Amino acid sequence: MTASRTARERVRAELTREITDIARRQLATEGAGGLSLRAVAREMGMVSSAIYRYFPSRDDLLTTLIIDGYNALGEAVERAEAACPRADHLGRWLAACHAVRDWAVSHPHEYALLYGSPVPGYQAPQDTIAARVRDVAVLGSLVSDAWRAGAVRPPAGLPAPPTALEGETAAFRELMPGVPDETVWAAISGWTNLYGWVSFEVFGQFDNTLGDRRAAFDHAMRLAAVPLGLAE
Amino acid sequence: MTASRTARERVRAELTREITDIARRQLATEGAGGLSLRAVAREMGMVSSAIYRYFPSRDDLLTTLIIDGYNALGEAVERAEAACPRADHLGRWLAACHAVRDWAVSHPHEYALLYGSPVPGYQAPQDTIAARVRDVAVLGSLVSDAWRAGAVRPPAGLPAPPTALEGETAAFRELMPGVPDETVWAAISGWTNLYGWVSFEVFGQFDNTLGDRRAAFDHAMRLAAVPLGLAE
DNA sequence: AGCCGTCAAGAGCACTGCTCTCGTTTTCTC
DNA sequence: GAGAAAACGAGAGCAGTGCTCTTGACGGCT
Repeated sequence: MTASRTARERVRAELTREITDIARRQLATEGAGGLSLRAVAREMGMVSSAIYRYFPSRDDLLTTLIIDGYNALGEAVERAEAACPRADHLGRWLAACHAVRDWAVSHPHEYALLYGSPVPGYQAPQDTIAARVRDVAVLGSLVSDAWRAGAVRPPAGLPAPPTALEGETAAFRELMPGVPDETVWAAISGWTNLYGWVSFEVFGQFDNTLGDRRAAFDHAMRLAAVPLGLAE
Repeated sequence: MTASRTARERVRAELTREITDIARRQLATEGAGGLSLRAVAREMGMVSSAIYRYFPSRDDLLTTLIIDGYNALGEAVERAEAACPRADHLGRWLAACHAVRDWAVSHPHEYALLYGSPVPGYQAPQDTIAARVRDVAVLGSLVSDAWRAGAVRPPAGLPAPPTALEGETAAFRELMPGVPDETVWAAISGWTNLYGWVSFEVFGQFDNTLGDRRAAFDHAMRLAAVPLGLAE
């Protein structure tokens, strides 16, 4: 029964996939703003209006590219972190960090779509939020594991979170259950440090100033793990 | 002599300024990609081609907006930091951080222009690099002062920079002369942490997760000062 | 066999950055 | 002060964009 019906759906799914593939390639060469439906259609030998049978608007195409990007990044981070010994929490942290950086460096425009300035006029729909937490969820679980294993030993003299921040960690603690506030804040700080570094590198802030970025990043992420107290 | 010659130049300077003002306002409402020369011309009661007498291309207009942005941000940071007692290095660090954040939050689109994903097809000319270091120069001099005052006391157990990074700090040390490598790296880490946090907040990564962002930011920047060893 | 939904095609709208030309006005030079 | 030169605003026009609407053909269903 579905054989005949699938005939149509199969070619539709195939064309949809071809559109996103071409769009992703176009994204890689032209950047987010240079993504043109007409150019995609031209490359497919279609007329531009036909694209709208598959994606009702340019923003919808962008949305699926964004979701795909979050999933690709999240998967890369998950895989890299999963390959580490469970007890080596610092190693897991570094592996996750390097996975983020490696993916971002090799997919700069897609990374810009996820973590750069929001595309003007584009509002990310709710569909994206499920995929967007995959990478940070990895970080959260590794911190949570480290805490449970007693491997979180922050240095002395670390400032304590002020009382004004009481209860502010609720949204983040879901990703690292059982972890006390000061460690949650340290994890957030490490998180922003990681993406701040990667964004600087991808967006060209280190041009002409840093040579061996990989080594510098590695050291920076080891420093970022210090307030977190991730001893090896 | 210049009275007559200035007649034209004065109206030219005035119109140029009016164009950038309108463009900046348009930037604030529409975002970088929505900046339209025709819309600016329309708002000025000019015909679109007349704008090209003042800015040879859209990118040139963007460039002056970027330079103005760097200068505005740099000035805000300079002023905030200069208002602190010279010996209070942690206070100077926090003041500079808050100045960056305050400016970014109140000028989100301009901040996106400076520290977000690069505008597709736009290549920042050399003119911008002079203005772009003003903010980070403040951070550098503050760290340099702290070092000279003996106020840099990093916690024990801080990882030392690997030998692979020997000499990589040259470009940064110009901003903080006399500072040893490990402190330079800690400063870079604080720098990326600062802008990572601000970018996350401005670009909406904290939406629905953080309430009191100012307090959270303050605590994050205190944490970021720990590997740097900025005791008060 | 007939029907209805899906599809590609094409024309068209409003918009963009940018170029070129054409008079006009202002400035500089002799 | 008269004439040359430069600067200027207006307008038309080109190529491109996202998106809408209509038209006609094809395929799967009852």
